[in-house]
Amino acid sequence: MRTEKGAEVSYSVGQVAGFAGVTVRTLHHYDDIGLLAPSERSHAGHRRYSDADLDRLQQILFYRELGFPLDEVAALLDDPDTDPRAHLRRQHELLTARIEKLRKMAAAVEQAMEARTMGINLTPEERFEVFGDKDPEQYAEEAEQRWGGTDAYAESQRRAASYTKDDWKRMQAEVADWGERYDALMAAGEPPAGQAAMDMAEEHRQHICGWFYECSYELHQGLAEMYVADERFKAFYDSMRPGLAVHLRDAITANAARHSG
Amino acid sequence: MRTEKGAEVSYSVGQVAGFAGVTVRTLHHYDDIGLLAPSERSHAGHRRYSDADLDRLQQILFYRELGFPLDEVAALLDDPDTDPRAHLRRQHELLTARIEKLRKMAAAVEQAMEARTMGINLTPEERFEVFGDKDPEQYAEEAEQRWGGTDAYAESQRRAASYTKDDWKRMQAEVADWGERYDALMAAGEPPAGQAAMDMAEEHRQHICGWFYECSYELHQGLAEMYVADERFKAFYDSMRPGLAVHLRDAITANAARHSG
DNA sequence: GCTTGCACCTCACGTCACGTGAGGAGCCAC
DNA sequence: GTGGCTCCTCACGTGACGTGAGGTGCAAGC
Repeated sequence: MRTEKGAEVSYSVGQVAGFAGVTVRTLHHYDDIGLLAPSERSHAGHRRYSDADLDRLQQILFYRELGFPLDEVAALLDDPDTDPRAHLRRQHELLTARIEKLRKMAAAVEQAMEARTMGINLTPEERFEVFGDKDPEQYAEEAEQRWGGTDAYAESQRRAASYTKDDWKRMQAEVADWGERYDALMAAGEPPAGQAAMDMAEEHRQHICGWFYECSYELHQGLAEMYVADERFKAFYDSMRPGLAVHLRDAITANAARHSG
Repeated sequence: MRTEKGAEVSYSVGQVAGFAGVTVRTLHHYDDIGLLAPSERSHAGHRRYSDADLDRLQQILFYRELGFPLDEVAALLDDPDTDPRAHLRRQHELLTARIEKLRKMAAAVEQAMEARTMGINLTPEERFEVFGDKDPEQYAEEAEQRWGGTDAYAESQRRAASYTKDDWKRMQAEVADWGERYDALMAAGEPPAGQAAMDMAEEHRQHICGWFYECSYELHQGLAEMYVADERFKAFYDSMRPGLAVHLRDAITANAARHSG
């Protein structure tokens, strides 16, 4: 019968801090507040973390990353009615929820860029939609009440943002040039799924890649939908030529399809 | 010539706090430290936030969400060499990076669950891989140096975690039952892409859904790859019957394909 | 005309999760 | 035996606000 000596492994603060990506001070702190007390101390009073302690630390770090205050983390982990699997389950749910929130924030950044490009000024509610934990029902009503006559108010928000820079002009010129060529394309009766229209859609995508963020075909399609769904974006494109927004949406869809196929 | 009266809209602290999802105190604080000084004050000394102020606030909140300290946020936003588009661009990059990190954390949670199910104890480095900002090169070397003889050490870590609960037993029984039936299936010479094997793969997925987290077909495939790539997971399945891990992986792939098609 | 209520104001201290030394102990290597 | 490393325990500092305390401006109701 061999003794399982390796089973009694334990780690010093420095070691734990090392691979857990936290400072020694943090571990001291967790010890102080009773959140993570090492299950043993060495002869010299040094903290020794067991494998189970590491397990708990991992749970702590997950909850911390998810924004829980430490006392709540302690309450959660010390709840005898909750087994470890339940924690992992909950953490998984919270993580996916948080990912979803960040994806929405990324979308908000994309929208903000598009708005800037087209000189559209978003309303405050739109700007911060992704932040505050507003319930959307009292939303419109509140806006009406607070500033009475949302129409006039909203209209005033539509004015161009005035970020006049050097290359900003160049970009605007590019957009205008592209718009003229798209206008001509439609005048020539080119269909959205045709070669010429798809090339213009691709150029549109490249324009975003170059000036803004990395724009995948998938993301590009999302934007295309917004161009027809949101009145203001639609108005921007239709001002180049009536019906351009819808035509462009279809061209973008076709262009995406040809590149994914 | 109409006067654009609507253009001079401005908002009180309460309004701004309302749709930005922050407290009034936070806005006071940002004013105190000079991060966001409202561009105007009312006759009574009340803060009045202009549209441009809201713009800046949005930037602040994005950077804050991304973990920047406020003084750095101020430095970034007050840098005259950086135009607004550059900020949005950077924010978009940081957001996608952060999403990626959270996706990895979710994967770590999944791995932790699988490990628990199979009685595998992960090594500390694996546990915290997703946290610390370790560079992976000095990784193995360091582990060797620190505990000398990683083999014996790692072996000691392989023992079963002892979370013996009530329904834990039931779950283990389910796994064992499933294992026996899969063994029989292979003994009967069923191919991975066959109906029977795919049904077992689907049952495997349902098992995860039931006991753990919502497991999509896509996610299930990711797990399947891990089962053959990681020696310990592979060993777990192959202990039911040699070659089972690979067979299962193929069955899971086939099952995913039939549901996505 | 007066008070009540609401949203705003300015101090100013409290809190949470650590950061950052200060001063000292154990231990291995040269 | 003397650096040098990691560990220890106070204990005060800090960043990003929270939380009253006490006072002002103003529209509505009595």
